[in-house]
Amino acid sequence: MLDIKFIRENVDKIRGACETKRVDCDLDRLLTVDTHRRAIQQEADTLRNRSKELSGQVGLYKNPNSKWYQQALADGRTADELSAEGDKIQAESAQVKQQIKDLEDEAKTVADDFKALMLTVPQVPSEKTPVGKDESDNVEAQRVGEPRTFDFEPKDHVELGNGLGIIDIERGVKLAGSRNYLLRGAGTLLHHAVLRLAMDTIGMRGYEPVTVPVLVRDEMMYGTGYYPGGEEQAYRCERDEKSLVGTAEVSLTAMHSDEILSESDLPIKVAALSTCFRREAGAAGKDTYGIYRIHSFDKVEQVVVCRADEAESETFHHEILANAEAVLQALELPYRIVMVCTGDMGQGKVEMYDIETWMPSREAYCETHSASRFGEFQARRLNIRYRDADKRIRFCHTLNNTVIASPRILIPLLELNQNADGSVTVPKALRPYMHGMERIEMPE
RNA sequence: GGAGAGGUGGCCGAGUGGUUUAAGGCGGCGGUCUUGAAAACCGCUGUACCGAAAGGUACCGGGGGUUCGAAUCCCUCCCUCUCCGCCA
Repeated sequence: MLDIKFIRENVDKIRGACETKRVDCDLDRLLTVDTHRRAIQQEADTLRNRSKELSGQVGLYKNPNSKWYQQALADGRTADELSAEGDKIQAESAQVKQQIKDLEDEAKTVADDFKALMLTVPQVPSEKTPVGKDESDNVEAQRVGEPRTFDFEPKDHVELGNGLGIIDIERGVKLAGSRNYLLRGAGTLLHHAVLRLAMDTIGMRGYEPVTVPVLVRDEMMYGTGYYPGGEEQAYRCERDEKSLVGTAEVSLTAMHSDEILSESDLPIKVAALSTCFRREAGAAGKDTYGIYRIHSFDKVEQVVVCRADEAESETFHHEILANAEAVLQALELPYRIVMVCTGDMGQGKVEMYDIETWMPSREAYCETHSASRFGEFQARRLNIRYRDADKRIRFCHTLNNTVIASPRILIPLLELNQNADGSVTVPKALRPYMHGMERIEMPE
């Protein structure tokens, strides 16, 4: 959500953002509704003011205990007179009350309209962000490491996982339907090893480890920007009006909603390991092979809440990107960083980098991480504020990035470290988390 | 899941329908006094929206209702606590 004042004063910028982000937002209607909304408020405020005056007067005439009433009696007025005058004022007040009621009904409709429209206004992308229509217009910024070339016919992660008895998709599907899987034995060890390495790395870099709820109130989904629009992508518990999060970003960012932080609390740096749930509606037929796109997975996510300072949040954007890179480098995986273009970045984001890791079976760099900065967009929706040095209350800036998501990351990990005999060498950084295991071998 | 008690400003806490302003305390800020500090005393001290401003309006957990008038009465939801039941 943006500041309505900012929207009023920067209509062209917002219009541009709607266009380049390909966001459907009826800006003209919003501005009309806004004008109407303010006019109604002024009128209603005036009427309420009048109503307060009148009912206060009634109070004088109708309350025998008031000093004013006693004085009136002492001045020679009778109780009947006072009562009659009170009735007259009361009648006028009742009229005003009806006017207020009518106006309030209208105000409510207009306010609902206004809110719904406000939720659709996109954040303005940074100047650096490439303009483009979709993924294909993202711009590569950097490459690290070399994709491996094989001197034998390499297997993909499904063949490897089956052969080693560590990935069992068939039984996963039996249990839970398509896009589900089991990890077994060394597969589970590897999965946990990667997540623990990520938690340890982010913890050593000054991020507080947090354990969060994964089933949250719908308002947190609205607050982080997943709703409205993303309802189809989430599992929702109708009865409880709660949703399963698709990422711990939701809980980590919303944990400070409705708070006024002091500037000395900032920046807040947190990280959580959580299961993530995604319906993947509309992705039918896409990435159906293997464990690339699945309904639930585990992810370590990092979130920063900082002061409302563009330069500061840019600095943290680079920091959270570097944190993720440190993990990939420890895992010795080749990756590249792409700057996500306007059409692919999402409504709320100012700037977004994806990290794509090389996956031999897909013969491509594929998304494994996503680092976004939102400016005030999420903080406004969630009402996360702080008091600055001048004691002014301001909205914070928020950012987030993946640290590691598994089992997706197991795809490059298994495929790049495979040997001709179908075994997989465990990267050195993971061995301490796997009882020192150096290789995952074929079962006897 | 059942029964009961609650939710008031940054914190504590009074307030069961009306002299139109949520008492009082703590904390915080400013001042007087002081070489400085403490104490004492005085003043200020919530958020949001509308407005050029003056000013106005809303908010006592959320939403709805009764009334000329609601922190106060009614309905409903959320949350906290106590007891019981169930339980990893």
